[in-house]
Amino acid sequence: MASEITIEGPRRTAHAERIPSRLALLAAPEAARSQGEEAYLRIRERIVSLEMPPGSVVNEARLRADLSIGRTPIREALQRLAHENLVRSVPHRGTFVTDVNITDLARITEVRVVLEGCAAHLAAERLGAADRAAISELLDVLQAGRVTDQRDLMKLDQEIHRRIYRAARNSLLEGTLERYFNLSLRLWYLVLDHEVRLLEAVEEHTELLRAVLAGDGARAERCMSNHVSGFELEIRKVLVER
Amino acid sequence: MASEITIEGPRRTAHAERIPSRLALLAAPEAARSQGEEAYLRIRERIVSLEMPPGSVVNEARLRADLSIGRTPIREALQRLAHENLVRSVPHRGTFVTDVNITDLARITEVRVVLEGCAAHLAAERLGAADRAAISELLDVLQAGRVTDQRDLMKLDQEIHRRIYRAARNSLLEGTLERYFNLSLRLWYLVLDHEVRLLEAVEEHTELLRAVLAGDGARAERCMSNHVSGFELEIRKVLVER
DNA sequence: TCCACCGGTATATCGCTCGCATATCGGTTG
DNA sequence: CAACCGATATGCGAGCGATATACCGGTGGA
Repeated sequence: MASEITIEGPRRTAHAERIPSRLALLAAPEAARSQGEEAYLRIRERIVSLEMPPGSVVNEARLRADLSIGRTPIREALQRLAHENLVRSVPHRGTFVTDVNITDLARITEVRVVLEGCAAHLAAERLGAADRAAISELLDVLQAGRVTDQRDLMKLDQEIHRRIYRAARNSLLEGTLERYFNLSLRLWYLVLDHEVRLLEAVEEHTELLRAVLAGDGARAERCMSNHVSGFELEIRKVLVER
Repeated sequence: MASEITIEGPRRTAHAERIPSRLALLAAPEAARSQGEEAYLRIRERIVSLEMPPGSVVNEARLRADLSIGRTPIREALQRLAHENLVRSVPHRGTFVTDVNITDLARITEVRVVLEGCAAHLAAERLGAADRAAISELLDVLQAGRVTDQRDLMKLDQEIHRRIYRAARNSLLEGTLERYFNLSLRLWYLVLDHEVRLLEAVEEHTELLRAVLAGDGARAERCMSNHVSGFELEIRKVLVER
């Protein structure tokens, strides 16, 4: 019945090699991004870094001028951001950067606690040579104790988390976590310059990476869950006292 | 510094009442969907139900004719589906319905096992009156034993899962699970008419719903995780023997 | 006289349609 | 066998009509 539609996918003869193209795409430096992708990444960066503060209106015309990008890619990016809960679009009213509050923080954390834990568990069990090397390197940086600035620590935290996502070897999980991570990252920016738990975070990271390198899935999972929970507590502390 | 951008959000005077509008939006029957939403839902339905089989090309012009919808909404829908891993778009080559294989099944299940479990746990702990009533009703239907057809069971399974997502009262989690559920649902369609585990599923559902109604989060979580794992095993069994 | 309500107009934004430029593939030809 | 060329599908941009909100002047009542 629907057989007529059953046309072949891209290059059936090399069907087993379709995935590498995706990896190549991911590995592509930064050049071959479409304007839509470009707009998405740049606007996301602005929102996460609070350059576009929560609750503010998103002026499409202004973005178009700022980024020198046409209307279609901008709209495309905004729709994507809406699906990721970074903006909210009200028909014929405007598009707004989503607000942040304690409730959202809790909702985000609820999911991250289990999902990041899951990723850490998988990463520990599936750790490949390349990921092992990268994580060892990150561990060295941590133990060197050079990272004291909060912004640097944030960068490092990003690298650690994203590395673990990849090491878990589950692209769906990776994508999902990436989305939640950006939501969390914005919260971190929000409480930046509030002198919160630097040492604890470093220690948690160290223990986490060691567990992953040791292949101890259960311990890695616990570490990660604790790390995320602790993160929430710190953010919450700053958030409520304001 | 960025204060210039800090324009007010929509109707700051009624800032506390922004959420209800979202609920109203969700509660809106089916009428006020934009064409983009319409296209998304209809194409998704076609893909999940295998009317557009895995690996087939997605002909934009044909969809436009079939659905009597313009090009922009179709593109919009396809981009959204691409982000949800139901189609894959290759620049200047075409758009294809994503293939399914054992690996994907495993990746999907990995996430669902923890996430669905998490949702069940939260649902059990946060069960409100309305959700309690709805779930009791679902339990009655299950225990009546009238549902024997596999397609009916599938419908019922959908209702149960979606109800639990909502009962968990975490919109982010709900959205994420909805995406994964559609991926799983397509796999179920794939092995339909293969006479697989009807009774077990019903029993699992019954136990799950009882746990949720009893407010036993831990048990609900275990039930759900087992349910999802069992689901994978059954699908896998059929998938490998072909 | 002043205030509250109300209807009409103005504006801004959005969703959608349409057309052009571009890049890739497959077949054909020298 | 290599290179060219048409076919195809996408990326992007501009414009049109629709719609919801905001503004404003008028009117009725206290």
